[in-house]
Amino acid sequence: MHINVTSIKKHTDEILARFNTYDIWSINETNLKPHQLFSLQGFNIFRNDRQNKQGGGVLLAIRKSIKCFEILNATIETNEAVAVQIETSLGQLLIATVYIPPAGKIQQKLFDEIYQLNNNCLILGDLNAALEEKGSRKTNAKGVQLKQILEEGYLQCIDNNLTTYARNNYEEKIDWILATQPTILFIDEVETHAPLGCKEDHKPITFNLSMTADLKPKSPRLTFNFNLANWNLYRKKLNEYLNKIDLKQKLETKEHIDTYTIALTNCITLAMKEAMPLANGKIRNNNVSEVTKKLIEEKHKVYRKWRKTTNEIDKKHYYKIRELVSNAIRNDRIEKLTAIMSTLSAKKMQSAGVWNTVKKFHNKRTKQSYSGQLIYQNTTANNDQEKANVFARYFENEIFVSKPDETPFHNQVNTRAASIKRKMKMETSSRENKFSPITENEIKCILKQLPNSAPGPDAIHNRSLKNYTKLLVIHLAKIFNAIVGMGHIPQEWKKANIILLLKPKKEKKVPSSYRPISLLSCLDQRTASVEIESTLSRSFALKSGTPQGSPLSPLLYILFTYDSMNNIEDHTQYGLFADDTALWAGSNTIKSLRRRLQTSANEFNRWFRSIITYGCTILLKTDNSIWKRMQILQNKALRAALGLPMYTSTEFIHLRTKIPMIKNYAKEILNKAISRAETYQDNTTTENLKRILSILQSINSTTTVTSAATIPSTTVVTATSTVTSATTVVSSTIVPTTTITSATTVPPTTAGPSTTVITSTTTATSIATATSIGMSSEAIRQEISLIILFSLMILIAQF
DNA sequence: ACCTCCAAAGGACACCAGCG
DNA sequence: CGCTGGTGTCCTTTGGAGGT
Repeated sequence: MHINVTSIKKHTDEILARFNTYDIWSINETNLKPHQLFSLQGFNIFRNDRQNKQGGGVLLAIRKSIKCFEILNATIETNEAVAVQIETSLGQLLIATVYIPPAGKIQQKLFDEIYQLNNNCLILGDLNAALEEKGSRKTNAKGVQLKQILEEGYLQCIDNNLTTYARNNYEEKIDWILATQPTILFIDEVETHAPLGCKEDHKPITFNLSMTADLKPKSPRLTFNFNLANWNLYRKKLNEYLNKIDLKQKLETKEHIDTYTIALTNCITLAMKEAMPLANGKIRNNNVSEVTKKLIEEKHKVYRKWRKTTNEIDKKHYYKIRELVSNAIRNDRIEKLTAIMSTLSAKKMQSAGVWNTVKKFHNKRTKQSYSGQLIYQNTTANNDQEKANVFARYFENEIFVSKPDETPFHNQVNTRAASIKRKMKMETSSRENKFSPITENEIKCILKQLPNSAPGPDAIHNRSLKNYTKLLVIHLAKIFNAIVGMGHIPQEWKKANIILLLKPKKEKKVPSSYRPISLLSCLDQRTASVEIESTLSRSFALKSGTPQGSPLSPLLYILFTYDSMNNIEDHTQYGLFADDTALWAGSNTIKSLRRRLQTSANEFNRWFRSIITYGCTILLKTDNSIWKRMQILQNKALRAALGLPMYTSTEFIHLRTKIPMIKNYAKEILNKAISRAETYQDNTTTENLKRILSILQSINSTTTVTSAATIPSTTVVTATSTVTSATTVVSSTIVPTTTITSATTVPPTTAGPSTTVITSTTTATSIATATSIGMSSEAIRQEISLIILFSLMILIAQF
């Protein structure tokens, strides 16, 4: 199918509804910007967006089941093109989409290049060329160029007189289907349809290419349609299979455990296969209702009738129904949105469903499959299998490696650990089994709590474990106890599949741009395979890294940060959760409270690095309005913390608290960093930092606080004395932004113990992530406004 | 503790230019 | 003639600061 859409975002729903039966879509004038994400359910997208200008852009959408590979993505002068190669029953075929704007000229070399890449090709595109002898009404300049290309002989065009463009009474054939010799004979049923929406413009062209394309291999993981599962049947079948395993069989060797696990896995898999249908991977188009689909069909019918009769009544009928269709699609969209919104408000905001919905709209992480080349260490991988193996090599060599540990106490620790191990071995051999056996109730309890996450290589989904039977639990208890007793984990459980997520804004060609996510069952001497588009790589050993969701990860983090609280005295309490840290203390007098917190914070500060070192690079690039907002926030928070009234001048606050204005603070930090870089003679860093500084200075300072207000002296004096405790702590440890959000002091007027809490909130993490991902300034701006919003919410909550 | 003023921010809308 | 993005205008809301 080929069409010039003029903004694909507006018409996605209609295209999906009308042309879902077609496997390959060539779309011109997508109007997509490079930073915009676009995905179509069930399709791989290959796009070439127009840079630095409006309009334009081409896109090829190819059904996900078809094996395909992008080999050209080029813009020559104004000509935009994307070419993808597919394997067919008649050998390789290159499919290209080309857009030539009305103002541009056809670049012959683009067509030559396509032909050079593969001399069996199919080119679809809005060439804006009219050539009378091939079915157009007239011939224009680009038509002459097209004629020259056709005269060279290698490309031919579909010769019919169907017009592809209509506006008012003007009709012309300006979209073309070009193909090389054998391929063109396989094209039939060429048809044009009513334009999208209500406008008069390009018509969709559909045709049938009578050859079969090679399909991608099926996913190595079995995917079931759990919605249609018959769980009763599953439990019945599971018990039938499990009964075949002898419960009295003793598990005495490692081999026994391995075979027993495989047998159990097989039972579950077989039962699942019988009790639930496999997910068929069919495209569900939920965006358009059945009524609308009927209307769309009607639109087709009426359109054809009008083209045949060309009478006024049919025309009016067609006009009316096309308006109905676009209204219906719009209403469907609104309905869907309101439905989503109503489920959101009905649910608890902490539930996973809410966040899934948010993610859907946020679509920063939508799957972007990439079918181009992958380059690693001078080798280029072209197909999925090669790519998967390249990733395997990359992860094995660079990511999951264990580097020799050369820290001072490493050897001592090692010998100590070894002696403990020896001792334990002796004890276990003498006293049978130290561990109390795992009971069936414990297993039931764990099984019930399993989340519905993706299965590992054994293809056993947690859903099927949650629907356990008593017999299964007995078997599981037996094998778990055997595992604990023998200290051997079945080989099958050590395998992992790694799927890849492309880090935003990174070069797709380089393996390091991808974040590996392992789908695994266990740990300890694991092996893994990389999965790309259903193709598995060779398996390789994982030597480092902790599994997602494993209790080990937080444990290791705790070990890592354990000493951060070592030097903090007893009077200060602290809480550590994942990457969040909080300190708090209580006291009768403000003075001692201040001292206590200050010393604790200083100790922590020694350990902790200032967030600004993570965040400055992005903060400094934001525009003035963000700085202003941050300044306002800082002022506000300081007032809140100090218990000062609204009319206190900001200058005065900063003067008394000795907290610099946020931007000045940033500059100060930056200058420090520059001087440090200079002492280390790191020229590139120095240059970068200086550039940032100049950007910062170019933003004119608007927060001009002029007159210091006269403030009732008594209040201020008491207030400042208390406040400096919170504020000095804050400024020394964490960036003003974060501290502000959370530093609160109970006003001195309140009798009894007052408490000060400092927390490094999520702001720190968000800023840190923002830098590491390297988002665009636009995204950062949004992110920062979100952070600020969040901080404000905290502030409000504290009031 | 409250009022008032000013400026900035932000939303709704119209309009225009550029692209096709 | 449609779509997009930018600009400008009008209006309301909000924030900051001064004043009583």
